[in-house]
Formats: sequence, C-alpha cells, structure tokens
Amino acid sequence: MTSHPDLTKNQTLVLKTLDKAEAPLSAYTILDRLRDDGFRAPLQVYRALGKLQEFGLVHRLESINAFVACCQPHGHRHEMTAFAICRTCGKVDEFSDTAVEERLGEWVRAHRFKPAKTTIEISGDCADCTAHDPG
Amino acid sequence: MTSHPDLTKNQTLVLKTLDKAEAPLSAYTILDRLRDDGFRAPLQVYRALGKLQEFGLVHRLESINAFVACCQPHGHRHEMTAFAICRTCGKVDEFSDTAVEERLGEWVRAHRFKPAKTTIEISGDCADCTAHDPG
DNA sequence: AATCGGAATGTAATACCATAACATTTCCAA
DNA sequence: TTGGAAATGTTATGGTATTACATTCCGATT
Repeated sequence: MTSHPDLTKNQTLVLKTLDKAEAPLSAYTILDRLRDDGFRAPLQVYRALGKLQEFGLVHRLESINAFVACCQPHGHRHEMTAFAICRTCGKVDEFSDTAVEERLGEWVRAHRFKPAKTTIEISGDCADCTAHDPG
Repeated sequence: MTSHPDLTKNQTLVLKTLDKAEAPLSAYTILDRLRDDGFRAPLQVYRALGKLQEFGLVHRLESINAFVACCQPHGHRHEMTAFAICRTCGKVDEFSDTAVEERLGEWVRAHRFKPAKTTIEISGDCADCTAHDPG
C-alpha cells in the first residue's frame, strides 16, 4: 500500500474544498472559494490540483473541465476509474469495472499501446433527476 | 441506415481539413487553416463542428480539446467509440468494443442512469513512438 | 546555529478554448 | 414570390490553463 506525503497548506485547502462540495468544481470556482484563505491566482489552484491528482486524491473530469475528490479508500485504487456525470444536478458517481479494464487492456496489448491515463466518463441524467423531470 | 443532409460550404471545408490532417486539430488550428477560404472567427468553426458531430462525421476528444474526422464507415456506427491517443505523435486510433459497451450499459441500467454521451479515451504512447524512443 | 538546495508559493501576464448576442444572407417549401 | 428556418458573418466577452520569474519555506547537511 503506497502512501502519499503530508499535504501542504494549499493542497489541504483545495482538497477540503472539493470534499465539501456536492458536485465537481472548476479550478476557478475553487479559487473563488479560497479567496478568504489568501488564494489570489489560478496557478495556486492548478498546482495543488496537480499534486493531489498525482497522489490519487483528486480526479479531473475531462468532459466538463472540473475536479472531484476521489471517493475510493486510499490504497484501494483501480487502474481505471469510470464516472457517471449528471448533466442536471451535477452529481458524479465513481465506479470501477474489472471487465472493462480487461477489455481495454487487451486492446492496448494487441496494439502495443502504452497507456498513461484512461478516461471513462458517461454524461447523462441520474435516476433522481430523471424521476423529477419525466421526459 | 440513417443518412445525413448535404453538407454546407463551411461544414465541407471543416470536414476536409480534418480529413487531411494526420492528427486531431483544435478549433483554432482549423480556423487558421481556413483563413484563405474566408474564415474569420472561431464561431464559424464551432458551428460547423457542432453539426458534423450531430451527423456522426466528427468526434470531439475531450481530454485534449481537439477534433478528428470519424473513421467508421457511415451507418456502421457504434454507441460507444473509444480512442487511443498518442501523446508523442498525436495520432489517434478509433475503436469499438462490444464487451465494454455491455458492461457500461449494465452499470447504467442498474443505477437507472440515462446516458447521453460516453467518453472513452486512452492517452499514452503508440507502438511506433515507444519503439523510436525506448523508455 | 549556519547554509545549501529543492519544493512550494506568490504574482503578473499571456495563451488557449468556447459561447453570447445580434445583424445579415441563403435557400427551400408553400 | 415570399415567408421563414437554417446558415453565416462579426464583435465582444467569458472561461480554462500555462509561462515566466521572484520569493519563501523547510528539511538535510555541515
């Protein structure tokens, strides 16, 4: 079980902000929420986010340019993480699927492709929002 | 087999630009390559790209903010398309995997999630680039 | 305790990506 | 031929991310 170094002040602030949030946040939203803590520039957020992603504590959602705290227990992380993103309420479900990992792994092996990062994001409407807004 | 309407002038220009390209192009790169054809503003590109995506002729690669022409024969399109994107040379392989579709479909059904768009992108290094640059 | 060096931080400027708003033109169907 | 939807042209603006450089923090070594 790999461990991550102690977090710095900025990293801690950014991670706490994401933990408190009910939905993914953009870097600039995080910046706004940390103005009172002394944050002044985007780079402070992006640098902290970069480290937190390295540590596996934060995920970037490519399809919406936003970030979420990882919900997996530390050390119990999968190679591939998939996300279901609700367009309506913004909530995100994080999940893993071994079969998906294996199938993509087979393609990669067959094509001698050396994967660095895999993005799996399903955008749509969650059960709650579909129920509330029949359509 | 569904058909798509005839393409307009701008749509044709944008699609041709993507077809000629060896790698994905950003909207602004497309704009630059169409200056001589009268393109002046990003919106001309984005509007054409939007329609081409509707018709299934162009894909957007979320993880790199770029666009590629669809390589699948028209009418033979899958629900989900996956992409292997080489960080080094930029080339993209488009593929489908029924098993992956099914597994994600099962998750979605089990959680009553109504999917609108699924993104699967593997970023890394292709066989050629790995061979040339052993590392 | 002094100091050296790498990591983290602060700040300003800039580059890149995408859309809003509104005016105008094109083109087909009635 | 004309009415209206779709496409286009143009300007302005908003959102996302990085470059470049100066400074500070902090632990390891002396």
